[in-house]
Amino acid sequence: MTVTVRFAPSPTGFLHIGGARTALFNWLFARHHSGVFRLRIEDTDRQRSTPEAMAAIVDGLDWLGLHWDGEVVHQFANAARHAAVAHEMLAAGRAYHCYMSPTELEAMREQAHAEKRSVRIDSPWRDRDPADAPPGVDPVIRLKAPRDGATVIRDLVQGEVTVANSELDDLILLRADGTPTYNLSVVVDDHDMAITHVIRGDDHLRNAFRQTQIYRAAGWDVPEFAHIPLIHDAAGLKMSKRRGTVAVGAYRDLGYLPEGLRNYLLRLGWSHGDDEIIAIDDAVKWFDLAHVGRAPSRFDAPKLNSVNAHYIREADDGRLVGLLGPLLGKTLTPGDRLRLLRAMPGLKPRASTLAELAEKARFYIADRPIAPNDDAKKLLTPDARTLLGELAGWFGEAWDHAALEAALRDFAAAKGLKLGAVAQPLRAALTGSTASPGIFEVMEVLGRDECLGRLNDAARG
RNA sequence: GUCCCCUUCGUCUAGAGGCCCAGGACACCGCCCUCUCACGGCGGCAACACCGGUUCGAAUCCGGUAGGGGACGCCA
Repeated sequence: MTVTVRFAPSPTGFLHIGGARTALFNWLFARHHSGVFRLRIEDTDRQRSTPEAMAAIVDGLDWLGLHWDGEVVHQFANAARHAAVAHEMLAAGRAYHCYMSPTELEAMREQAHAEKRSVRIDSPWRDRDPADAPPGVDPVIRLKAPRDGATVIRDLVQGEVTVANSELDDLILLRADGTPTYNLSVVVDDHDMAITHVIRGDDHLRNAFRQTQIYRAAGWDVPEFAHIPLIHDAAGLKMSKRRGTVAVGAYRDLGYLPEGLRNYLLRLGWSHGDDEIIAIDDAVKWFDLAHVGRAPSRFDAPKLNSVNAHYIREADDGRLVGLLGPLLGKTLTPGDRLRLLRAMPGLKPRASTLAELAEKARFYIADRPIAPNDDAKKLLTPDARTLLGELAGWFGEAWDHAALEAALRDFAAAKGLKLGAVAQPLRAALTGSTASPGIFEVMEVLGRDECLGRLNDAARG
């Protein structure tokens, strides 16, 4: 049987970082087994589902390079089919109409709480004659779940998990308005889509038990389950948009590379020995559920930065320049692009995000006179400015690294100064900062005219 | 509260009874390289939650305790 998995987000927000990892694991699992990875949008909540959220999910997956197979399934479109399954169960005596009122339900929940038991709805309609039905009440359809024994799940990540059936109540399959509930829809769609492995966050573990009961009532095979632990935030709680950044789109905007985020997410909860930097092809080759940990892991921004920094260093210079455009807030001229391209090898190892890369690149394409930062201003003392004025006249026509270094060393020697004592003011004048790529490289990229111009600007103060 | 799950350096993790007085990565701290800042190299700090048991031998198996998390909707 072809391994078939799915990613099934509800389009009620943006693509969540946890959802992205779930999608990644599903995608890797499918690719590893030469299987099928499908996307299903769980849009049965008509109130909360929005086209914007739907687009954000598609964009996020696309950006991460997690492409799905076949058409996107919109769950709501299958509502009639879901309802039909519920009615079949009703006809087969595996489900029943329940006429309980909201007040009755509330009372039952409160009672359970007061008796310190888990909340379990015991509907009197399970075995009652439907002829007793109160007039004018639209009933829901409940599953006639087993009362005795236990339901066992052999989870590919969590191991064997058992829950007593007395803890599981008769869940609602069809609402009073005739629409299917989540658990029913998921089971029917997973069955119809021939899903073989359900890989999802372990906040769904409990649903797996209820879904297992639905599968059995429908007479269908139960797929394999793999519940992966959630990603926690710095506070040790399930990541939420109330605390911290969770939208994948936000990480893109912050300047993370898709391969950086992907690699980081992969290592969060899964491992392959001591490997840290894992190319996507190797990830596909190596991925397995056996090495997914069972404990939740904490999202650590510094580590993400470090992984991302690695991928920035590896990235193609031209691609990086293209990515920088929007972050620089300036329309790049062909000259700007060329300069940035030449500067990129020296810039790359100094940034862990594209935003940082843009900050460090800015001086290269700044218009004269450039604005020095506070530290640079401190270096540009009257003495230093005089020195820089002299230096401007010292350089010859040759403008390559070797010639520039020779000239500067000669100049320093002539002045009885150490190289650093000249290089730092020079750096301040040329870059407006006290930290930059190597000064000769900066000069080469900037070119003779621009350098001399900036030097004279600084000399004048 | 009830049910379920989890517990190795600050964080991510390796580890499937002897290879582990526990290895790697990030972060942090030194040193080297050096025109600054990075990159890189070298070194350092730092963990098997606790208590019992099984075993010749336990981070690895079992039990308990403590702590943490998740789920408890006619939401998904």
